[in-house]
Amino acid sequence: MTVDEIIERIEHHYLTLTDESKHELVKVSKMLTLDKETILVKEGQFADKTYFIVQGSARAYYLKDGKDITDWFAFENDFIISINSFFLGKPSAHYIETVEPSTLLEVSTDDIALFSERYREIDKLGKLVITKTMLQLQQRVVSIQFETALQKYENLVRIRPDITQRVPLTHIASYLGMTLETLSRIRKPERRI
Amino acid sequence: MTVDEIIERIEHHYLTLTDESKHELVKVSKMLTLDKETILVKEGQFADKTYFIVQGSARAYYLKDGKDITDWFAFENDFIISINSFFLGKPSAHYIETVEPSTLLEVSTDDIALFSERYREIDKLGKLVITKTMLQLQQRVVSIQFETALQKYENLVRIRPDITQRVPLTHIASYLGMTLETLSRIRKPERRI
DNA sequence: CGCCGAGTTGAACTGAATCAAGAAACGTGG
DNA sequence: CCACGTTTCTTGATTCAGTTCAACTCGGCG
Repeated sequence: MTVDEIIERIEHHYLTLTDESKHELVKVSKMLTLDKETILVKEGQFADKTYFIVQGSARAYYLKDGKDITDWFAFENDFIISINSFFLGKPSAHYIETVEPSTLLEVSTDDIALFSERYREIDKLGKLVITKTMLQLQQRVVSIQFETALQKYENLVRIRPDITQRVPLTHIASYLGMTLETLSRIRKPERRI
Repeated sequence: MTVDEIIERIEHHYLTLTDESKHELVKVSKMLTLDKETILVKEGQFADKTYFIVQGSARAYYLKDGKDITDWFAFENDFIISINSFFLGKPSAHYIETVEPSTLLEVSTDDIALFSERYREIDKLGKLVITKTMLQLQQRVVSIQFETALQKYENLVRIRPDITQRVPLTHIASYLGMTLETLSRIRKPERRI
C-alpha cells in the first residue's frame, strides 16, 4: 500500500482534500511497519508526531501507581496522538504503543500545524477528528458512570466485536476501569465458541 | 451589558475575530435573561440553538430510569449545546436548563454553521471550544474511573470552588456519578465554615 | 405556623476489589 | 516437536466502598 492510497483512505473515512494539500501531505508522511508492543511515544516526551493506523492497532496508556492503565485504543483508520501533548504543548502524560504488528502513517505535528493554517480542509479534518473523539469520550463517561462491569464490557464488544481477539484482556480491563479478575468472571458465562 | 461587549468577552476567552465576522455575529445573536430552572432544550427536540453563558449557570441532563442525571455544567464564559444534536443532527438526548437566574447569548445553529463556512475564525472558535471540551472529558474519564467518591468531589471543588454555593447537591452528586447520600456523607467531615 | 423540598443520618446489602492460588496458552531453545 | 518457563487468564475467599431504603432534620416560603 502506497502513501497515496493511504491518504485516499483518510479522505474516504473523513473528508475530501484538495489535490494541493494532498500532495503536500504525501511529501511529509512516512509509512512505518512495526512489531507489536513498539513504543511510539514515551511519557514525559513532547509528542511531536501524529499517527494514522493503516493496519493493526495501538493504545495510549499511563502508569498509575505502577499499574498500566489503557485509556485509548486505536484501530484501522483511526488517528492516535498524545492529546495533552498535542493540544496543550505539554510533555506527554501517556505512552503510546502498538498492540499488534501494525502499519502506520506518521506525520510530524509541526507539519500538521503548518498545513492546518495553510489548507482549510486539513484544519477541517482536524476538527472532524476532534469532534468524533469528543463524542466518543462523552459516550464513555455515560458508560463508565452508570453501567455495571458487564454492561460496559458488552458495550465495548458491541462496538468492536474483534477486540477480544486482538487485544490482551488486561488492557481491556484497565480501559473499562475494572480489574482483570472481574473482567474474567464477567466473560465466563458467555464464553461459548 | 450589550451584545457587542459580550462578543468581546468571547474574543477575550477564546480568540480574536475579524470585524466583519463579529459584526455578522452581533446581528444574529440574541441576549436572554432567564429565571433559574428555565428549560432551553428538551429531550427529543432538535437543538437548533447554541448558548453562551454571560452570567449564571446551566446544565445538561438526561433521564435514566426516571432519575435526573446531570452530565455537564456550564458557567460564565462557557458555551452549552446538546452535543449529539449539534454534531450528529439527531434529536437531543439531553435537556438543558439554567441552574441560576442567568444571562445568555443565543445564536441559531444554522447561523453558526453558515458563519463557520464563511469565516475561518468562527470555524476556529468552534474547533477551540470542541478541543477544550474534549480535554475536559478526557480528564473526567480518568477522574471517574480511578478516584474514590471523595477524590472526585475534591477535584471538582478544586476546579470550581463556588459550585456548592451555586448548584444543588443532587445535581453535583449525579454529575459525579454517586448518590446524594454518598455525597452528603463525604462532605460532612470537612463542613467547617 | 406548618408544609415541602433539600439535605442528613443510619443500617443492611451488594458489586467489584483485593489477595492468593492455579490452569492454560504461548514461544523459545534443545 | 516436545519440555520448560513465562505470561495471560481463571477461580475462590474475603473485604470494602458505595448503594439502597427508610427515617429524620432543617430552612425557607406561602
